[in-house]
Amino acid sequence: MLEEANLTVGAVAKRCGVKVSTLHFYEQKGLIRSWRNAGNQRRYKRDVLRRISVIKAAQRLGVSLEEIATAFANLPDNRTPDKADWAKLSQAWRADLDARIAALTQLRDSLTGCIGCGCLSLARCPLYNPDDKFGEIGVGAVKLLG
Amino acid sequence: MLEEANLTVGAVAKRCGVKVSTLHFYEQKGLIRSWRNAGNQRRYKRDVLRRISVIKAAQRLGVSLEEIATAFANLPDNRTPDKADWAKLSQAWRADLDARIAALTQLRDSLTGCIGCGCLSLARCPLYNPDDKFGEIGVGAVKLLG
DNA sequence: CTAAAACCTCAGGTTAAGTTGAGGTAAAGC
DNA sequence: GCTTTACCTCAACTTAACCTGAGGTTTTAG
Repeated sequence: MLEEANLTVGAVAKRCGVKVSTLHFYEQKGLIRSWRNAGNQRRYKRDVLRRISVIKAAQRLGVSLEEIATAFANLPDNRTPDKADWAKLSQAWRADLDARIAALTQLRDSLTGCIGCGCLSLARCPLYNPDDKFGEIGVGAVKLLG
Repeated sequence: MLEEANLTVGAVAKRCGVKVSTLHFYEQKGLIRSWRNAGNQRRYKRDVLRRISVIKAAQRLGVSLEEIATAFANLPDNRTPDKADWAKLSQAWRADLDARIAALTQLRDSLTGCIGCGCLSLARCPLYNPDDKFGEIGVGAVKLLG
């Protein structure tokens, strides 16, 4: 607990497989935190590693950094987050992830049918859908933890 | 067939629910084509509507415009694409879409377990995974149509 | 025939999520 | 003690997928 209780940017970057500039960037966005040593260099608590892995996992789920920041805002400020804290976070994402998978599946199921068959007609086709009710549940547009 | 055989940008934009600037942009990217009337204004064949709806559908699947352009390159140049042409296209996307859904599902299934339980340890956890073999099948990074 | 609506081009702006580089300081290895 | 890494800040650049506005022309409606 003594020897690696605080990490340098370089160490964190290496262990997480991200660039130092990414850590600067995340810090600027309020996603991670650090303190400075005597020479003004960043030092991190080990729990930054978990934060970063959660960020990366969430990004793979299609969650934006802004939404991640919002979710992180519910983590305790004064103590290191524990299992229950993280569990709450992942449960919130899981629900929306379920919705996203459902939407993608539905889209997949109409894909070959609609594009392939020629049904893309103005009113009926779920893919064509010019008024774009579908757009709201699109892959890129999904709001998580909204 | 005479009265609406060629459409103006405004008409296409309205019918597809996109802005005129988007059509300019798509044309510039080679995704759609037009010819000009005497006064240098764009005119479109009706099959542009299908192209645009396919673009929008593909985008909802997470396909980038560049990949869509690549796929469109296989459409016939001299004639209006028919059902078989579109079917080929949608089949290619469907396969990758299946893969994407599978990846998302797998991620979902480890989400609550991994983030919540505290297992995010350096080597074992599929979410943590610092060397990021997972990254290659991530939501944003998925390569479609090779 | 005229005025409004629609179109044209081209340059520059926007957002997300970072990356790159310049110019300078701190820490570590030998 | 010196030299090589590692770090610092800040500004500017990058990519994707558009959007906005300026300045000017064409079409259309009355």
